[in-house]
Amino acid sequence: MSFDRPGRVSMRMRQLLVKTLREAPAEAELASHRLLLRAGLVVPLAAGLYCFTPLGWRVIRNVERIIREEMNASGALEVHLPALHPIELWEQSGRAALMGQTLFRLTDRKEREFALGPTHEEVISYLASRTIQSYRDLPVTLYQIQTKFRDEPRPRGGLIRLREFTMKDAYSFDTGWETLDASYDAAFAAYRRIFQRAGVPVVPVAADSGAIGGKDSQEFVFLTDAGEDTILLCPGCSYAANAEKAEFVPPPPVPGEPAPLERVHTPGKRTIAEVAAYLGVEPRQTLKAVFYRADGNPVFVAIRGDLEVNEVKLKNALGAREVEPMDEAAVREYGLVAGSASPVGIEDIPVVADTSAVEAVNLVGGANVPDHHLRNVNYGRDWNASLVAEIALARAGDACRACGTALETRRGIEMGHVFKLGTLYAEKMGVYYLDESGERRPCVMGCYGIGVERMLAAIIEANHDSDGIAWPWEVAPFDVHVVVIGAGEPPIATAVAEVEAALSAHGLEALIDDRDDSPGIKFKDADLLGMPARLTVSPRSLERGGVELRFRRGGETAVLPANEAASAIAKARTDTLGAGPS
RNA sequence: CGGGGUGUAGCUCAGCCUGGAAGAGCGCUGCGUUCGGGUCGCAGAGGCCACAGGUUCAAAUCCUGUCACCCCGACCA
Repeated sequence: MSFDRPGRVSMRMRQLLVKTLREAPAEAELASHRLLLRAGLVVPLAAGLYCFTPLGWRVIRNVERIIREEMNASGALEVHLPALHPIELWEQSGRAALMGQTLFRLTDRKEREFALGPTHEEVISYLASRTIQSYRDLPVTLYQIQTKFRDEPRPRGGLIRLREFTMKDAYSFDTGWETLDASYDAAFAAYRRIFQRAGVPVVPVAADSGAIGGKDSQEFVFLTDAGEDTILLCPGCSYAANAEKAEFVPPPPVPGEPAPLERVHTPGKRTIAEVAAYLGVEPRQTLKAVFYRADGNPVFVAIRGDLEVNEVKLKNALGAREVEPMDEAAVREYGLVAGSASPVGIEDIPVVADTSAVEAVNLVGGANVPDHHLRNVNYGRDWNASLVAEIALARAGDACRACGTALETRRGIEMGHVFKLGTLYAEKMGVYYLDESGERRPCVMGCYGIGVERMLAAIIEANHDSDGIAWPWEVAPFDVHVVVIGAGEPPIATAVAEVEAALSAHGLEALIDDRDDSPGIKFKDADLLGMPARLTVSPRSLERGGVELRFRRGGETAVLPANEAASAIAKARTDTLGAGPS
């Protein structure tokens, strides 16, 4: 029936080093992490490093196959770049310092410095600069599936955050922003198909474009409580953004006419909640002071008391590379009165104000004197800021900027990222082309990434039950799990050979459990390992005229002749896949 | 980097408080048994009790330090 999958064969379980565990190691908490270990797909080596077993690697290869097919279908060209990078490339782009300790560094025998690539914008730019010369070469999208190295401060969640991992990274090169939109849209569409085929439900969300600059940036997020990112979703207009990027309207201020400034004694009251309660006002009627360092320089941030600072928005507003909370020693050094600080009278340190603090009237703020606060603090009259910007963190219940509906928050895992880079890298790394008029111009770039191992984790998170994994067809290590009961008896051996031939003829691959174990163990392992279809060959099934067919996701069991069973599996597979690869 | 937790057999864990011969279940090997949802029996193999130092006649156990791993946070192109 389906002969489009050449070279597919069955494998014997006892030769495949499939070692399932009845219990998962105690440290594994996520369902995907536990099942990866229990099913024997991976073996941990060190924090953020995993070995893949033959079974686990087959899934990885399937995910990569889907990615290749869809990237190729979108017109992208596969390349391969070194993982070992001369450090000069990273200094040229300025990211050697930006990446900080995340960058793995090493030195060769001649004392030349290298980095293990955490990503490949620099190297792809190098390749592009040597190959792209004319507008006639554009547009072009290059991609690779390659190992990345990142010295993460905290690897976590099994395959969710690794220190060495595989990424499909793609980079588009265009003559201008208009055609970049087309390249970006093509990558976006390919990503949708990839995640759909792999069985990972994702939502595209607006993301921060970070210090690199650039324009649009979207993440494909798999919504799950196991996620490490916070996503804001609008039930009204389907606006979706991650917490760093999310735009919103904070609760309105309490209206009023400016009243005279008044100093009050607030003994021992330091937090917003304490001060507000003591003075009988709402938190949104207070002014909160937070101290940061931006690229080493002190920054005084003023924001309404009921809101929190979004450090990414603050960083972007300042145009800073790095923003971090000021440590206590520095707070003392600058003479700031933690607990009673306010921008009133602050002169030595630049003040950044959130719009919320500027628009509200008669706020309660610190007096910059211990145990004292000020009533009726008003912007413009009592204090000023060197920069006013929206730097507040969106929270559940805040109003959607677009439609006013209350936003909801969910946790999610970033599965992929598409990003309009612009000309920044092209200029720094020298990726230029000659346009029709012979003028030298920088390429407009986009970049697009998917984490392969993370896909495996997400596939399991999204496709499992209490018995184990339930692989989607396209990524399953095998199509069929053949449970052999009573192996060793000649009629059974004959039947198994018949089943193998029938499956092979239908282009199906099978994992044949030929182990000398009890039926109970085999059925439990079949559920745990999660192949989409299961065939049982036993004396009982032969008596009933064939082999027993059952699908992992439930449904009725049926006893059929081997050939009909194989045919039914092939049909189920095709029906589920629909039109198949695009 | 801050907070919390855990390191004893391949896995899950007991033993530590109160120092005195290293244990159980699962898994693994062999023999037998059983054969449709983690059979049963017998016999085995397997441990530098994370590492280092200290206290003690004696340390898995008490003390100090280090390392590793996990969780929360910070961080995360």
